[in-house]
Amino acid sequence: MTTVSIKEVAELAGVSIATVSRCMNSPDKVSEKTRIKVQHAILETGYTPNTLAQSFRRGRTNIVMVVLPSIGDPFFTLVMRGIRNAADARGFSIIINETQFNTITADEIAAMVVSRQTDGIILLASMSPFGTEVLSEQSHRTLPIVVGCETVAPELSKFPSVHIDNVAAAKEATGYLISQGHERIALVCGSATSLLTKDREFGFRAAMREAQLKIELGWVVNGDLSVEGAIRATRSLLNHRHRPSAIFCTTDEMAIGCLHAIKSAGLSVPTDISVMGFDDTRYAAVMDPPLSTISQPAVEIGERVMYRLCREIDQGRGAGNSEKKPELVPHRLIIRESIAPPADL
Amino acid sequence: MTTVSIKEVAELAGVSIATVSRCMNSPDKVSEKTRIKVQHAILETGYTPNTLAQSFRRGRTNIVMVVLPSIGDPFFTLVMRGIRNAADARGFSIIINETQFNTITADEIAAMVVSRQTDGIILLASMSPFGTEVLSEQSHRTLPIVVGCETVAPELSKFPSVHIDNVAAAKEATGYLISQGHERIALVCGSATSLLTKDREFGFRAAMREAQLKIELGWVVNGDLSVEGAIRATRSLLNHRHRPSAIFCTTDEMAIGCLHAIKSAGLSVPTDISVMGFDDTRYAAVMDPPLSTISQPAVEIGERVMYRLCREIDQGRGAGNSEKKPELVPHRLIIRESIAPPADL
DNA sequence: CATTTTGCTGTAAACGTTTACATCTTGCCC
DNA sequence: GGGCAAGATGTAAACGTTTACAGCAAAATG
Repeated sequence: MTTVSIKEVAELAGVSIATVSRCMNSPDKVSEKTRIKVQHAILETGYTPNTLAQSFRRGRTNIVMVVLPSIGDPFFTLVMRGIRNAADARGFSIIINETQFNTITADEIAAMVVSRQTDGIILLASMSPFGTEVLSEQSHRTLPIVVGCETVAPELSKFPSVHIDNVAAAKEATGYLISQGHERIALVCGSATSLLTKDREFGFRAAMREAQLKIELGWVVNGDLSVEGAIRATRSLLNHRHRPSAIFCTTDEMAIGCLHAIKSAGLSVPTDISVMGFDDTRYAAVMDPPLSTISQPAVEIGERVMYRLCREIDQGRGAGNSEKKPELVPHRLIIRESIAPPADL
Repeated sequence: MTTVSIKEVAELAGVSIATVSRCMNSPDKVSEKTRIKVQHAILETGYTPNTLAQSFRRGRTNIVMVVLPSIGDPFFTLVMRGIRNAADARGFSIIINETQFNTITADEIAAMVVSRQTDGIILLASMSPFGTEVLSEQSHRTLPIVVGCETVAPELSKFPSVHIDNVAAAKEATGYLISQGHERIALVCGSATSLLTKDREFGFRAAMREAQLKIELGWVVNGDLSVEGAIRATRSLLNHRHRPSAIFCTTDEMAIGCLHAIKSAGLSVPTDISVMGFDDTRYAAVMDPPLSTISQPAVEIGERVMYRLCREIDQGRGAGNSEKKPELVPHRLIIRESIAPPADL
């Protein structure tokens, strides 16, 4: 049963292949009569257009690539859900490219751009700023790119982006800890090269500075975004000669590791140490104790990023005239039981 | 800067396009001299082959589709990692299709098959047996399909598969609970239409039967595979007039919800109720208490499934002569602190 | 040296679409 | 009825590769 092409439909219907093609793509350009004739022929032959040929001819694959650190992180899972929602609605498929916490290089992106397998790229992972620079020159002319979750310095980047105000959110989270009476607050965050990490760290430091609280050396621990990394980071904090009374983890995933490390050291949360997370993933509320955190509209971010990318794609590759201002979405502080005033108060 | 095609390379190198093509695909068929000439021309022009045209011409996209219930489940994340490892090694990209816990229909698969965007399909999600039947006739002739994680009745299915012995594993897990003295054991499992769920339920029932233990009505709770579903299921068990002394959850994801529901009802694990998980995801060990579970070689399953699919693809679409016997991989019972002898012992 | 073999290269067809352009039909207007 | 517009359809080129086949030169063989 060899695959049936447009030609056979044309023959059966007694028309030219052009007419068949028109029936599918612009039915208004073909007469009622022949249209139903062709319709029947299509049904009879069981014809379906060869997507490969279409992609080739149209120069469009209807595939977009999403680059992210880890699909395992429940937060990104949610963003992906949003992306997928929007993609489905627009008939796009998605290829996922996991960086496994490495910052992605311009070369790697360029390689994706060059292999024309995709119509556009969504960047949820950090690129080195240098990378961004190079890319914006080379590639954005040829392939639409939209950044999500990450803050991108607007003057640096020529890419549209969708994200929360990470600096403000981190400041708010830290501020809440301070408002509960904490003065010795540590930060467990991701790789120092990540812009997202930098922003949240910046917000943390700003809040501490404004409250005139000191950040001891070793209280800011850069790890990766994994549970295990957070366990190691927390252990080092517990052994610190100035043990913090609260730990702010810049992702819930890390907060899970943090909780575990504290509890398995025989301490209790929040009695001995308070823990703040970030992202409000589906595990946050079922942790023991339930995790205070910053909620991001993850699904919405995904949807908006994808729709934004669709706009870029539709208006022609790298038209460059689109609005590059970041789309900001709101975050929300969620108070649960993982935070209490410090014991020494 | 319009994209450069093979033609321009040919002109610059002073050869025909056929020669350029041969340089890239079968360099041994072209003389040393012209090869370096062409190499230079390629570098100079910055030529990269148009993947779309290649796919079209070769009838090969080097894309495979993975169908799974949920990328959010940490177990599938691991399987995906394995799949991706193997795919990267073989130059394949991956399109993910999430079913959101619904069983997938034959029609949906057929649609994927028909749109020739992919070279093959990996099924990690349950299909209705009927679907499998239909598919094997229609589609497997045209597009390679490999099943992972799921047990497939070998006489029913014409697809190769890679998975653990789910019946034996569930039996073993239940057996361990029994060996600890438990006699009132409940099961929290996924949708009743899922083969995987059925197998594990079957193993559970077999172990109970062999130990001559009674399964009260309402002790087997079918939900979805989500945390929330497990919370609801567990609550119903806690309110059961014969409250079980142990709960076996057929995935860790559900065990997380189960733990939460028990603890937030004011009971303690394992003192009041023991909990057994399944999958040994990265959260299992950091739960409170750490979760006893069945470990599957998830990454390996992914890799083997993908390699299997590569074999199918390479030997020509649906050659049909390939070995269809399921590849069994070993599982392992992991004992942690979530299980203790029942209080009434 | 004639013949065959070998190795390399070019020619051109093919893959299945889409689409600009040409052609043809029909009906309409003056 | 001649001319023309509008609408429907067909013709053929184009997209960028791969590859069967032909051709040709050089090397090997007798």
